[in-house]
Amino acid sequence: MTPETLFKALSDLTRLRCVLLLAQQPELCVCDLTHALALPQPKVSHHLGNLRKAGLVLDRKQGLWCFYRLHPQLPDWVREVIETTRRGAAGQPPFVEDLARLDETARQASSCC
Amino acid sequence: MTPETLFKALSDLTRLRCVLLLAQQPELCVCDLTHALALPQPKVSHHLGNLRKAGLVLDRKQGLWCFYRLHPQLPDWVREVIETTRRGAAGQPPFVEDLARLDETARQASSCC
DNA sequence: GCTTTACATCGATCCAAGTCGATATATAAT
DNA sequence: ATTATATATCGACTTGGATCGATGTAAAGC
Repeated sequence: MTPETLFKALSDLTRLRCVLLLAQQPELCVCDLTHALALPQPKVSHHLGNLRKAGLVLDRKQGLWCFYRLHPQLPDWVREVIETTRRGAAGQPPFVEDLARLDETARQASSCC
Repeated sequence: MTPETLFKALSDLTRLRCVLLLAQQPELCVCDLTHALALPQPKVSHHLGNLRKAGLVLDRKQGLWCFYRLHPQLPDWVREVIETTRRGAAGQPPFVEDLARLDETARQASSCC
C-alpha cells in the first residue's frame, strides 16, 4: 500500500464516505451503505470495487448480501490516517448525515440484513 | 480544508512528493524542489500552484526566487495526516531519492538560492 | 539598455476516471 | 419454475485533470 494508492482511493468523496463509515463499524452490507450515503446502488458498488482493488477493504459474501469491512491487515500508518481523518471530519457534512442515516436504519431494524 | 480537498491534493504523486519534502524543511524554493524531484520546472510549478489553491502551501517571493512552505495555519488533523504519511513513506521510493537529492544540493551549496 | 535567471501561465492534447442506465448474476423464497 | 432481492458489471458518455512545449513576466546583474 503506497501513499499514492491510499490518497487516490480517498480522493473521491463517495469512497471517502464509505471508508469513514466502515471505520466505525465492524462491517456493513452494500444496501446499508447505499441507504446511509443516499446514493444509487451501482455507484456505491462501483466505488466499493475500487476500494477492494486498492486493498483498503475486504468483502465477505453471505447469502444474498455482501459485507464489506476495512482490510484487517492495513499498515498502521494507513489506519492512523483514516482515524485522524475521521476525527477531523466529525461533525461536518456530509459525514454527519451519513452516520445519522446509518444509525436510523440500524435503530429501525429496517435494515435489509 | 475538507478531507476531499486534502486527499485530492495528495493523490497526485508529484504533489505528494512536494508536500513530504516541505514537511521536513522550513521552506524550499521552486528550483530546489525541481532538482530534488528531478522533474521539469513547469510541471513542478503547476502542481505547487494546485497546492496553493488547495490551501496546503504558502509562497513568499524574494527577489528572483519563490519560497514555498506548508501553510502555517493547517488544521491539526491535516498536519497529523501529513506527518503520519511521511513516517509511513520513509525509506520507500521515490521519497528516499527525493531527500537524497535535496541533501546533496544543500551540501554542495550549489543551490540556486 | 540588454541578458540571464527563476518562475508562472497558456494552449493543446490526451487519458483516467466518474456517472448513469440497463442488464447480468446469483441466492433465497414461494 | 417463477419471482423477488441484492449485488456486480457493462457500455456509452462526459468531465477533470495531468502532461508538454512554448511563451510570458519579473527581478537582478552587467
